[in-house]
Amino acid sequence: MSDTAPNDRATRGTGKDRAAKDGTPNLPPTSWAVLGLLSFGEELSGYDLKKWADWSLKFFYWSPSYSQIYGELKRLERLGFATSRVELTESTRGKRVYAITEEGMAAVSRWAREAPVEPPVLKHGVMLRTWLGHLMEPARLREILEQHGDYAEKMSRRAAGDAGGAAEVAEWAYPELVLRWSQRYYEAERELTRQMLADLDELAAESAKH
Amino acid sequence: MSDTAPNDRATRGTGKDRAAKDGTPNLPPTSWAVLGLLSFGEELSGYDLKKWADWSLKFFYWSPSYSQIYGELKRLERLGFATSRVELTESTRGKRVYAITEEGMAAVSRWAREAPVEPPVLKHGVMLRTWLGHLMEPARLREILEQHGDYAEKMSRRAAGDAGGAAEVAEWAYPELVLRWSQRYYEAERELTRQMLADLDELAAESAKH
DNA sequence: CTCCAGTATTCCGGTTCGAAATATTCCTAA
DNA sequence: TTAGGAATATTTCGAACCGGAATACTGGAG
Repeated sequence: MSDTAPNDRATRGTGKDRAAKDGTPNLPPTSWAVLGLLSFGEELSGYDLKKWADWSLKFFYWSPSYSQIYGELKRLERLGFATSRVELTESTRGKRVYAITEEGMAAVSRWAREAPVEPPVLKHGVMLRTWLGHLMEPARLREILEQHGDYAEKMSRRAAGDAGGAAEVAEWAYPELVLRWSQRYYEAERELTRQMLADLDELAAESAKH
Repeated sequence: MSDTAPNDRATRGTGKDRAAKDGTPNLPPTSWAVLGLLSFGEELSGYDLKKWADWSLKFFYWSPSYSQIYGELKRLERLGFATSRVELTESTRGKRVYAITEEGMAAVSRWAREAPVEPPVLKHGVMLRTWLGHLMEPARLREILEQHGDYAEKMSRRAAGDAGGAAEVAEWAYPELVLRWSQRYYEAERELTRQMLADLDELAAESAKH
């Protein structure tokens, strides 16, 4: 334990994206996500990437800000994982489009295969507020949970819709799978919320009984 | 739309934790979480708070870093939402313990009741890698998912255990409810993972059929 | 008596986020 | 027909977030 921890610093890029022994630098997951987006082979601008992410990654990963995307693209290019050129279609102002390189492809692949399996990050504001239930009237808490349930239902339906869209393209078999997973995930979230409301009823009945 | 957005800046503390009309400043959720921890009435040090959070908030919200906790405590004190004193138990070096004030209590309560209901944040690295399934061998993806399933199972069991602990204290009725929710959440996560493995099988069968 | 684990807090640098600022083109409805 | 809004495209900024190292003291085990 104490022989692996101390020099951990050396593998995490304190300075400039240090590469590990196998040549894959230790980038934050966000970088891999952007590179992953590019790994489907199309040339995309930062703007495109953002929409693309909002369309599919949003359900289970994140909805990146432009600042992040553009920043990552610059880093990926610096590392040789992507190349860019300015595209000047007739009349429209130029935009910079990025494409993944072979090294980039090798690096994401290695990351996908070899990165340690990490627990998902969940920040559930609604549950935090439920946890603080003693600070509000039960009726208000109920409202909040109902609103959350509606949200979950909406997301489930959207994921289902987007999964349908992905089904049309053979290359999107895995994205489709994950969108179906997302659909079920939000369905489960809804069910969990219902269950919480039921538990709340029970708690109220309990304390009414004195 | 254009009459509410522009001065949005004024309500988000660009500078120094500006208070809204009702006197509740617009703090990041992290602050409310720390104040929420204190709202159960005990005097706690930053160190205590960290352990407390790791014990219960971890499952559905977050596991804060010390730097965050200590920083938030200072801010809360500055805002008058908490007070602190140095406790000098015999022989042991002093530690600073914090207690919530009445204004603090009023502020968290208002936040819990009135803050807009926001969607949970999920960053699911395993699903991101599944989404990139075309970059690795199906067998490897399967391994990753199985490992994740084990993690979900472990978390479910832990949440169940902690919920049992919370059941012994009457004041922890809501935390207990949320821990039960967590238990089911991780159970669902496990089931979702199983389902994903099944879908993967199907996909393999499909493409084998050519 | 030394070393290790636990308590307690601070410091640092990189990551992440959200929204504003900027600028250009395209569409559309008064 | 022209003002204006929507979409495209990118940059900038400040704050929030995160993890780990650094520091320092104390108590117990061998």
